[in-house]
Amino acid sequence: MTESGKRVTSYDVARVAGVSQSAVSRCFKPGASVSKKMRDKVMTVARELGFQPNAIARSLITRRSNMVAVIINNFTNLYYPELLVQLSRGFDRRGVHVLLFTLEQESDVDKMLDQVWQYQVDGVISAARLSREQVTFFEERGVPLVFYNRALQDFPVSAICCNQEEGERLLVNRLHTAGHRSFGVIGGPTDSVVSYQRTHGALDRLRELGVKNVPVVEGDYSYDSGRAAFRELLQGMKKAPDAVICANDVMAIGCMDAARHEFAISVPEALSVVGFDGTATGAWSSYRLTTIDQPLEIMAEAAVNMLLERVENPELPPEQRTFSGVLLEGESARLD
Amino acid sequence: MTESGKRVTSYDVARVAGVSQSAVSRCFKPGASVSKKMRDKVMTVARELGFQPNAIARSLITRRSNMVAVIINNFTNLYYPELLVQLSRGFDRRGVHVLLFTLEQESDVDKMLDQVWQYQVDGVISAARLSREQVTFFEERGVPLVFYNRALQDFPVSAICCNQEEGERLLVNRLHTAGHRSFGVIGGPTDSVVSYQRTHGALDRLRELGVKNVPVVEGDYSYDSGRAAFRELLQGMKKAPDAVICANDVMAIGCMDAARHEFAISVPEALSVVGFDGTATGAWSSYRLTTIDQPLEIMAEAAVNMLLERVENPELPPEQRTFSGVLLEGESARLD
DNA sequence: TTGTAGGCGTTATCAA
DNA sequence: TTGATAACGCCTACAA
Repeated sequence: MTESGKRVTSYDVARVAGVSQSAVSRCFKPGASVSKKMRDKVMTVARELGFQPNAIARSLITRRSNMVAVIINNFTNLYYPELLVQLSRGFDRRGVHVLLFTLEQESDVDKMLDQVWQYQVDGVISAARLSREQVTFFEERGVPLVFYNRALQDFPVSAICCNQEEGERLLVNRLHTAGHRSFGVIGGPTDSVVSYQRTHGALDRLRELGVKNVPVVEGDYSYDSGRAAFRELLQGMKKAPDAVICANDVMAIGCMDAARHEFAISVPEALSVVGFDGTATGAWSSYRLTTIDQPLEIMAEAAVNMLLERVENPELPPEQRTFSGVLLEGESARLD
Repeated sequence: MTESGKRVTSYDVARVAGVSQSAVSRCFKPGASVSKKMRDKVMTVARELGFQPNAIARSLITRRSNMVAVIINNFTNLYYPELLVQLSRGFDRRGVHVLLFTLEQESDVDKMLDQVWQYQVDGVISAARLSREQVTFFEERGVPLVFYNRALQDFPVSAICCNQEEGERLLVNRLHTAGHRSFGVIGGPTDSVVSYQRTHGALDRLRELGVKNVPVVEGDYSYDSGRAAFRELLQGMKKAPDAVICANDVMAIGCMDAARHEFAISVPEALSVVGFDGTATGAWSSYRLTTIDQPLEIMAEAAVNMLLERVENPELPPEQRTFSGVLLEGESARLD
């Protein structure tokens, strides 16, 4: 039995099995040239002693940590927990481990990146915004980086994205066809690129359709901000709009709740609300959101693959894969 | 500038700065004895070259990875994303990194634990069930383990728990005082200890109060299972109960939605529903759940501390800290 | 197929 | 305060 506290090394196994340390090492390397006899002997002893190769030591020599960092900053947006699970499982299946970095504030990014470098992760998936300068550090250090639903203007980076503009246009078209003529928009934080794309996707299409004077109110992707934004929206308008377009599902839910319970406006009869993401909560029958469903599993899988490809082959050029969202016709909007 | 691909080591810094490698090492160790002149010289060069100490190499010699594993299996229960964020931030603040392990199936546990050993984490927080045998491995290897809301019967382990029984008794008392007399219970999976404690906490108190024949239906903590369980509950009863007690918030939400939208039963007028957890979604105004609020931040903080204390001092005996939940009187139950 | 020996990038020990 | 030198536990030529 293992003496508690002291860890079993390949030397211990080698000694007990009466072989060399490198023999032990080889037995744990898939596809190494070892005789069956040797393998059996070593594995038996290893099991007895409870030996597990030390991944830290292995990383040091192979220069591969088999760890990737996942950076996420906005957990109040329920889309991100769902994403994290998908990413985590995708990596797990490939024997890669996830170091999680959750940001409290954007300003913490640099400190966090220092940690990322130190831990020698093989790659990074970021669902948080990084500056051009920060991205440059990744290149300098040769650490592959894949953005999730963000990108940098005029700067090539790898990214998995949902086509935000297109999705919003689908929504606007559908609402317009159904006869909605006055609109309000609840966006995310002004520094959010996703919010910019969604908001302007909607506004552009509205303008094309001849809809003018669309008020835009800023939220922060959270439920409470959706509620507050709806209040603000109403204050700024003579009468409630036909439809409110929200930059994500959670704010749409907040908006619906505010309309229904604070202002006794019935949704969808008197007001239509649409979101974006296709989160599980949006499908709950109190909401049944009309929204754009991002193909989460597919996008997460693509992100995992895109990153690991670049870990294998660092020379691969930056690539963007953009997926179309699917219009989910729920019951939060009047559609006929 | 750094040559891309090649990483900068302390030797590189030492060479350029014209000092020994160990001097460089010392400059990065807080509280080491280094002259100001030396430190300035080294740090300047380090910054120029973009040197960051390799945490992997450091871990190898110090036998401290500064990483902890967090194990979570049930992400459809929205309590867990919230917990993960709190844990992650707590560890981050202390300079400890989180390796995330999400389980798809209970059967994956052993494979996952192998990975945990290999990565030499300093400790583990588990919000998933582990067998007695698995827990024993932690002891043998001297890896501190702290359970979150689970424990093992007749086997000492460290754990942070919410007092499930007490919480349920608070709920039952409150409902009974308000005049409810017939009940239904929606539990979690039968192998879930938390579910057992919550369910039996409620049932015990009901029995004490003279309430008999309380039907119990099994769910899996998810929204859909809450809905399905409510259906099943109704089928098995002559008439709807006064109140349904659900083992967590998400199932309570599913139960409410099913009652309201499938059966046109108004909640709370005709039916009371209570949950457990105090998740953010439960507070949404479509639900305003009456529930037990687990003091999440406090419990997460306690878990972080309890684990790191044991990392510092492995001799500390197992300890359980149990926190009382707070009755949140929402509007999903008639309370007068 | 197996063993020997060197090195991965740190920290720790001990002289100087 | 500084600099050699030996670990840490593993992988990998290379030699046997």
